[in-house]
Amino acid sequence: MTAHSHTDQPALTKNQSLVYDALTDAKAPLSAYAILDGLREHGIRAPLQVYRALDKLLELGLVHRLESLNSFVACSNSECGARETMVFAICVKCNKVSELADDRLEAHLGALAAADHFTVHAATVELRGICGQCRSDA
Amino acid sequence: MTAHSHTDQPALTKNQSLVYDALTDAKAPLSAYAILDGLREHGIRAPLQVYRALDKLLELGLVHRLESLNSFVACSNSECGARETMVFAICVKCNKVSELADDRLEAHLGALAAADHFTVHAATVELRGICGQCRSDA
DNA sequence: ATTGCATATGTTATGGTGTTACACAATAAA
DNA sequence: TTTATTGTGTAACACCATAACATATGCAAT
Repeated sequence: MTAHSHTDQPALTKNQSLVYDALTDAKAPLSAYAILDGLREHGIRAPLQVYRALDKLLELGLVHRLESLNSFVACSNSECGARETMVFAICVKCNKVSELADDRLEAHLGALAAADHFTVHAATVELRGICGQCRSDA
Repeated sequence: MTAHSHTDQPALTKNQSLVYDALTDAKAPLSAYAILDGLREHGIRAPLQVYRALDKLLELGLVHRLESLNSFVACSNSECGARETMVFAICVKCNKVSELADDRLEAHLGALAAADHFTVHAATVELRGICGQCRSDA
């Protein structure tokens, strides 16, 4: 496993910037097609333009994919670059996502897997529940 | 959160049994459409027949969905019914999946979320890596 | 400057995943 | 036996993602 870092980024291309800005402006995860719809007036016309930009942004660690939603979020945790495994807490009420870091979780998962003779390369950890704000409102 | 139990099951209907048997016979996760293709000669003709059976089997806890693969597996861990959070270790080489249980993981994730004032209802934990058998073979 | 290469872009078409809407059948309960 | 619930069948559709091919752009190394 190799921790990436998104310090010292290469400049983003036009399409990459459009997609990245769409995600950073959004208050919740966006699907590729939602991004597409939001960028039509900026000249983005086809899914592939979005998916290619997303591929690059994922590779740079600027964006994460939420498997359980088939959607994408801009990275919001400065510690992300230093860790392998991030946890995404997805509020089922307001759809906001918190990106949580924990030093021990990766070790915990690694040990659990090792007991089954399994070597972990990557982990997907997505929590569904209620965020603090929505709990207060209720 | 409510732990389910799949002891004392209601009898499965024909379509539910067909889908469940397809998954228990498979050595790796199957997509809904792969199940569909495998059951055409048994009279299953449309995606919805598969998805409806899967919905019921998921509700009964007999089957799990792997979000990162858009696929489904038969439950293979007897402790599953007693726990909220299972871990799926997916071998990228042979595609086999181990379903792992760990008492402390749920608490660990709950505490991590609670520090962010988030209340967990459900968790998706999927590991990608190499299983013991494939590691030995290499 | 020109060649060569890697990367990014644009477009069309296609394939994989999942649901909506509607009609009908089987089962179980009152 | 009426009613309610659950399961089934079919068609059409919507959403997610990639393949194939052509073109363009940036950046070396000569």
